[in-house]
This record gives sequence, structure tokens and C-alpha cells, in this order.
Amino acid sequence: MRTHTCNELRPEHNGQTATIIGWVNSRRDHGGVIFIDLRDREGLTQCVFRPEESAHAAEISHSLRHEDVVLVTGKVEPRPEIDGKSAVNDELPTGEIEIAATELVIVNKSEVMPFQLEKELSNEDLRLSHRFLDLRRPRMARNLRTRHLVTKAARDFLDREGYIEVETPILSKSTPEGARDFLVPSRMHPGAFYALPQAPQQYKQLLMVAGVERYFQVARCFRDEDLRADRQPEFTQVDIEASFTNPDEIMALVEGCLSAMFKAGRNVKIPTPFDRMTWREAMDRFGSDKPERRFEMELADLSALFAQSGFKVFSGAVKNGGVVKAINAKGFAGITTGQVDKLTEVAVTHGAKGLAYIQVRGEDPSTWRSPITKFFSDEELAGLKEAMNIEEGDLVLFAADQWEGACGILGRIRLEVASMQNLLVGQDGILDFLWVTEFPLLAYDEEEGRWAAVHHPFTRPVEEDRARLESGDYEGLRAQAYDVVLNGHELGGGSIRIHEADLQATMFKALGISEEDAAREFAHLLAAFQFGAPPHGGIALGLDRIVMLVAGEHSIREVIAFPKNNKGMDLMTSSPAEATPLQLRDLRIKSTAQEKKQG
RNA sequence: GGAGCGGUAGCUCAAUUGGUUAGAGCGCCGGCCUGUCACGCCGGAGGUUGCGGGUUCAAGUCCCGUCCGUUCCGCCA
Repeated sequence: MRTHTCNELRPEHNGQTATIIGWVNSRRDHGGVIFIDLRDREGLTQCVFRPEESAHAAEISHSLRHEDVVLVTGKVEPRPEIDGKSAVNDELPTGEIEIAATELVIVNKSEVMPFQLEKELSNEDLRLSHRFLDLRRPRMARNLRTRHLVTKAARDFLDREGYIEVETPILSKSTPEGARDFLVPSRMHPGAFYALPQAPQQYKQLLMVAGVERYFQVARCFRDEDLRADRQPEFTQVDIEASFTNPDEIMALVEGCLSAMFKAGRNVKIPTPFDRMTWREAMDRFGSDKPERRFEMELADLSALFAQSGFKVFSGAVKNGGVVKAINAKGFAGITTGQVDKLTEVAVTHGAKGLAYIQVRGEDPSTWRSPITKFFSDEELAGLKEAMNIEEGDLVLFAADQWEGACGILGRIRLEVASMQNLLVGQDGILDFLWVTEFPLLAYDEEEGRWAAVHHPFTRPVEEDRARLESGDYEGLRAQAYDVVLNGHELGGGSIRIHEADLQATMFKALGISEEDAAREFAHLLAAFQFGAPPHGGIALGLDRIVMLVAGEHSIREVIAFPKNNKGMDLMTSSPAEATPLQLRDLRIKSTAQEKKQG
């Protein structure tokens, strides 16, 4: 067997006989002398085959092809100097030596590869259907290792903090709130189904009632919803819960945990504590509950300035209790018509009627190019110039609507403009962590005509808002909930929970869940709360997203070994797949074909 | 469910206004080469332009439908 890995031999090994095994990364056949770069997971080592050392090994080395698995034995030698030129390869850690092969065993031949490992591949289908080959690429191998290091760092950190990992069931119970569940039919209980957990939320709260006090789990979660670049139907959370705690403690814990994870995966020290900002401030200044703060372009409030404006779109919005907000895209007056159209489209997609803007061609407002400035008074123009710090070359963009809507639209526009202006190019090294606190407790769902939990139904209101919850005054209630944000990505969210049966019942009532439904769906939780449930709270961190950001990737698929494609399929194993009639019979489920037959 | 972008050789891509036999690089196959390291040089094979229909003297290119991929919206407590 091998005596060394492919990233182990150095000049100090010169003269020794070594055996290495791995994949043929490349072959450079000079007719007489042949070079092979042998690869294992640790690195590359050059093997040189010369007829004078072993005619046999040199002969069969000609037949080597990409990705053959071979075993090479030979003497470790320094790279020679040829015609005064050194053959040392500075790019390789093993570049000062080579193995002069005396024996070559072809362990296993490879078919011609469907793609070249050293080249980037845009065909996602091909990558996923041959994932076992895709993962051989150095970048993917590195990502797998990064994931391991980051996960291990989280486990080690939480262990040191007195948290114990407890596994909770995968075969679980469907819950009425939240995402669609994956259902698993029960053979022993025909017609009944398990659900795969969307999160171990209720189990971890029950573990608090059980007296575990400090729990964590690297937990697989499942949601049957449409996918995105940062969303998979199954994903992993670092799930944390503690008793007798408060938001400050949880936030400090998470700061320590994330520091350990980034240190382990990227060898960077992140400054703590993180900044904090209420949800209201985040929305007001950045138009997002996960602010990207690596560039400025903050939202300004112009409601007072335009309250009496002759431009009815603005004054009307204010009269209706709304706001006029604007951003100043410095130096972007040269925006193209196509880009304006694109921004307008973004605004309309998110519920705006249109997008008002001013291209600032000069100091004097008469030089400004805009479809709306003609409606403004001189005072309004002067006030606008002052409020927005308008200078030649700027582009000012407006939104007028109810506060949350206007902020949200402008927040999206802000990100789109930043993308157009390349404001984030070269900013990958900046890690801007932020806590967003005091999320709303409830939001009105127009479609369903009821109030819904913004976080989840177990989230505790801010204590001073509790009376309003109990009296049915749901507008603007704040939750003891917090999200941790990095560069505009939500890394995790948590809250202090409800631990009293009566408050939980009040919450279910607010969500329009009847007492009978609550008793049926959440009996275990309500019962548990009656036996000395400790005050508790926690958080869930999205491990896939964290690893993605640690690794500098742009999709979580790059840091998941075997991800699903956009349609939720595993192209390698071709799942989901139809079950056999026998399987379905055991489960007493009719196949689609049978149903059609029966009409 | 909706919108954008894409689908041309094994891979990455090109193909002018609709106009000759759809090209290039890499890979693959064969030959040459004793110091390369993405070796080099010579030669070769490889295509139902995702699929179906339409317009046209002529379609990779235009139109309609459909399938697939991807990004986003809805959705994701």
C-alpha cells in the first residue's frame, strides 16, 4: 500500500523509496520521458517515468489516461536542473521533488470523463447527475472540507459552553402553521402519515421542559416549498435552545459560535459584539429586514417636505398615512434607459405603480432631468437638494406608499442599483454582521384574511406589548425575536419563547386557531407548559448558508454534497421516483394508474 | 402559479441582415517527441442546432407550442 499521500513528500525525503496511490490528474508524454501528476485528496505529486529506470513501467505509463487509479513506487528525487534551468515547480507544495518511478500498477482504469475537472462547468444538470465526479474538483473538495471544519467548530464551541447535542425525530408530526410538510405514509397505520420536521422547534422546547437547559443539534430540516439558490427542500440548521436565558445571552453565544465557525473555515477573526438594529430601523434606513450595509445609499424620509406638494402622488401618499422615501445613488445620473426600465420593473414587481427619479445633470434644479420635478415648487426643490445632499452626477429615486411597502420597494431598488453600479465588486472580504431585533410579532395576511406569526407561533411578545396582544390589538406588536445577518443574508433567527399555557392559548387565538384545533395539534406542548415549564429561548442558524458565505460561494448547492436541482430532484439517483405496486399496496395507497383506471 | 435568461460537437462557446458544406479552443483517437508541469508538433473522428409544428426559394437565426436548466417573484411560521 501507499507510504505517503500526494502532498507529503519534500526534499527531506530525497533518496527514500516511496509508494503513492491516486488518480491521474494529467499526463505529459514526451515519447521518451513521461510525467504523471498523481492526485489524492491531499494534493499532487509528479511522477516521472524513464525507460532507463524501468522499461516496463515507462512502457505502460504511455497508456495512462485521465482519472485512472494507479499505484506508483519509486525513489524520491530532487527536481533536476536542465541547461541551467531549474525544473522546480513553485506552484506545487511538492514541486521541489518528484518520484522516479520503478513500478507502476494500474489499479483501475477510468472511462473518458464526461467533463474536465480542471475547467468550470456551467451545465448544472451534468454536474448533478455526475456529482461523484463533480466533487473531485478541487473547489468542491475544499468546500466539503470547509463544511466539516465549520460544523465541527460549532459543535466544539457549543460543547464548551455546556450545550449537549440531542437528536430529535425525523418521523414527526405535521403542523398546521408554516411551510408545506413532506409526508411519509405509515404502513402500520393505513391512511395516517408522519411528517418530516420543518425544524425541531417543538421538540427542543419540550427538551427545555424536560430540564435539558442547554440543547443544540445539527439538525436536518425539510420544507416542501419551491427552491432557490439559497434554498433546498432539505437543509441543515445548527439548532440551539437554552432555559433561564435572555436575548443578550443568546446573541453573545451566537457571536462566539459564528466567530469559531469563521475562524475554523476561513481563518478570519470577526469582531464582536455585532451591531444591533431594530427591525423598524432596518426597514426605515435600508428597506430590508436583512440590511446590506457594505455600501451606504440609505433611505431618507421626505414625507414632511412633500406633504403639501402639488405632485399628488407624493402628497396623496402622505395624506393616506403613508410616506415619501428616497435614495440618492451617487454618481449614477448616467443611468441608461434600459437600466431605468429594469429598475421600474423591479419596483412594479414588488407592488409599486411606477418609479420616480431625477437625473442630476448640474447644480441648478433647472438642469435636472426627471418626469416629476416640474410638479415641484422652488421650495420643494431646494429642500430636496438639501435633504438628499444632491450633487451633480447623482440619481435620486423615490417611492411613495404606506411605510412598510415604500421602504421595501426602495430597499429592493437600492440593491439593484448597487448591482448596476458594481458597488459590491471586490467587497467579498468585508464581513458585516448585524443583529436585527424586535421583529413584528404578527403580520396581517391579506390572502387568508387573518393574522399570521412573523416568526412562529411560539414567539414571545415584548413584555410591554403583551397587554395589547391579550386585548386583541395586534397592529405593531413587537416580538422578542432576533435575526443574525451577514452582508444582507439572513444567517439565522430566533426568539424567546412562550412558556405559559395561557399566553400560548392567547397566541393561538390571535392566529385564528380554534381551541379544538390547538388542543388537537399542540396538546403535547400545552400539556408540557402546565408542569413547570422554564422560561426559554434560542435560535436556529442556517448551516448551509453560513458555509456558503465562509467558502465564498453563491449557491448553497456548492456546499451540499448531493443537492437537489431547482425542481427538487436528485438527478444522480433520479429521485423522487414512482413506488412499486407492491410498496403502494403495503401502504394501501392507490397508484396514479389505478386511480385513472377507476375513473 | 408567474417573469427573465439560456439550451449549437463530450465540455466551454462562436456563427453578421434569414443565405455556400454549422466553426474554434479544450477533451477524445492515431502518429512524432527524454525535462514537462494546462508540454509541444502533425493528422483524424465527432452535430437530427432540446423536441414538435409553422412562415420562407432558403431557418441554428423569425413565429407558435412544448420540454429541460437556471435566476427572481409568489411561497418559504
